[in-house]
Amino acid sequence: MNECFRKLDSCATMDMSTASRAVREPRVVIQTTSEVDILDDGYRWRKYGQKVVKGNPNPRSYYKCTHPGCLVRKHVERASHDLKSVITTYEGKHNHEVPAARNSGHPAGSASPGGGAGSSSQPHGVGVGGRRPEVPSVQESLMRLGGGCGAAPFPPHFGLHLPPPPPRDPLAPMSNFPYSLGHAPSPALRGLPPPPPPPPSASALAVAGLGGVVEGLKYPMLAPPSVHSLLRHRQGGGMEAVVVPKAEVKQEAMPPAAAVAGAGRGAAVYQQAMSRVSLGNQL
DNA sequence: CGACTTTGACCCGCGC
DNA sequence: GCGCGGGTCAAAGTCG
Repeated sequence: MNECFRKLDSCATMDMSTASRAVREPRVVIQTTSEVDILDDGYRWRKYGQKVVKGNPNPRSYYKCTHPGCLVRKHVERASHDLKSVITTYEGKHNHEVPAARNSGHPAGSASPGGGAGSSSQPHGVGVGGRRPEVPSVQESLMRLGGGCGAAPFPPHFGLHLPPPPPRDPLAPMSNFPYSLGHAPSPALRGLPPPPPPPPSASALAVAGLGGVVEGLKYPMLAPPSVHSLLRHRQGGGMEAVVVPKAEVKQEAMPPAAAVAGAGRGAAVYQQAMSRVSLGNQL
């Protein structure tokens, strides 16, 4: 069932503008084709809610990173028109390393030698800690990313074959998230090593540049109907405005390239998106 | 025993 | 001002 766990697309988005509810962290929407809702992105998540949203008979699940101090959240829902499409929305950035494999079925670090923050060095990152044997291990996908998918367009810091990991800190891989763009980092981040200081006008640049970033990376924006709704309700929040221009929203055809050769899965996708956001931040 | 899922209720923001 | 919908919290239950 996991064999079809191929990434359809992923879009990095950031919502640093004062959206409706509150000033949220950057957002990353990732869509994957999978029979399981949960993407093993290497982190541990705890489900804190589930709700059926309008326009989609499939319930949306809400998860929080269980790491103390980490405020990252993610929403997982299936596309109403395609039960195999799983839309995962990440909010925020992990301020910690990928938790050590809880039941490590693999040598820690094998897949992410230090740089694999999101390289999921953990089998069941999705808060299913072993309760969900059917959950596909992203690690596998990573393996494929590094090996079988040599053409995978993932940045080096995906933990695949990281060249020389930046001499930062264990959080380096994730610190590329524009957390400190418009607002101060979450309290949880305060005790952490300061991430590379963004340019003075990073926030503005990030927003303006994201769209370009995405295009630059040749990653077609995801825009299936389900995502539309997802983005739609965030109008003004920045997501749609930034990532999926209304005019583009109708595009739902996923160019084969979007599948990234089955590369995309949890961590990989997540990291990819993150990296993209990061790039946007730097542009 | 600890960690996590499930479920219902409550709260908040937005649109009409 | 009211209603709708989305998001979050908290308590209870389950599983390893």
